[in-house]
Amino acid sequence: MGRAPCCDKANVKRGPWSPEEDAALRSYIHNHGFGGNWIALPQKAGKFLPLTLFFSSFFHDLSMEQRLLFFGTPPTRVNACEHLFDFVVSYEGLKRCGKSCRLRWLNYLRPDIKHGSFTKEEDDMIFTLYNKIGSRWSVIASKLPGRTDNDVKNHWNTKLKKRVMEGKASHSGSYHRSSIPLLSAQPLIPSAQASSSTSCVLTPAIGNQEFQSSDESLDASLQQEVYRGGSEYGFLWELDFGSITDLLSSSGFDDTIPSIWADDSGEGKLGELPQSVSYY
DNA sequence: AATGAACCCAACCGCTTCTCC
DNA sequence: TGGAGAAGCGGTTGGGTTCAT
Repeated sequence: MGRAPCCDKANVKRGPWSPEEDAALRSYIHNHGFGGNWIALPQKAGKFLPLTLFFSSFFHDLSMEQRLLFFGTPPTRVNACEHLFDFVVSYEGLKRCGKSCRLRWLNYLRPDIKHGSFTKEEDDMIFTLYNKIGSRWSVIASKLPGRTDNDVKNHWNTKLKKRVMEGKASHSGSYHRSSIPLLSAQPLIPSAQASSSTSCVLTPAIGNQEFQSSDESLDASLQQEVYRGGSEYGFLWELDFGSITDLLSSSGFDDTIPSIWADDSGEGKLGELPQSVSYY
């Protein structure tokens, strides 16, 4: 009997990662770390889709049929702000295998990754280490700050191996350094996001959606998402897990947050909420 | 400009190693 | 101590891009 697969292959997306998936993974790890368990991460690193804030009376007046039509899926409703407004959220996990998330983070999204051409010094180091220990890419990569084993392996297979074959590789300087300047390692996460919490105040207005942030740390991309959305009835936008967690925190929902993301049912449902919060 | 070949690299696969109970 | 599950690792592949004709 073979070993059990690490994930349900029929229900995970494969192939290149989209910017949205990258953002979801990056944001989750930035806010929570990977939690020591990559397998469980995709479910937690999803996003609330959509998040709508509108006047409670509007939702109240809709039939269930109209609600389904409006929201697409049976909505989870969280009443907030003295019953004046409602959040309607549905949670969707990241549809990726945990292993794939790990690889994407380690090989591409990690803020300390160095993107760009290899320097002559790095090439020399690879040659030297390869001669000593062979294709132990993770060991070689550990000696090259910002480089991953995959990077080193690809670089060897596509460039350096060829030089060896052609007899051009040496430590004597016969190799001409690329004219392309080495890109410096820039953090992928804006420094403004580095603050541990983000709070915001939402100011709804009929027919003229306004957004007001009480905290400058709300990053530009999030604000862009807010403005990109919008609906005739209120607000409609997408937030990643970290943002919605912060948003709910700022609205006095601290107690609800652990119940939201600690739900291990694997179905992306919200967990039990305290009695002070009404929901459907 | 079109097309096929070569190149590059992100992502996957599956085996090995590690960790925890 | 052994088994199960998760992480680590290296080999391989597939598809997009660049180059040569």
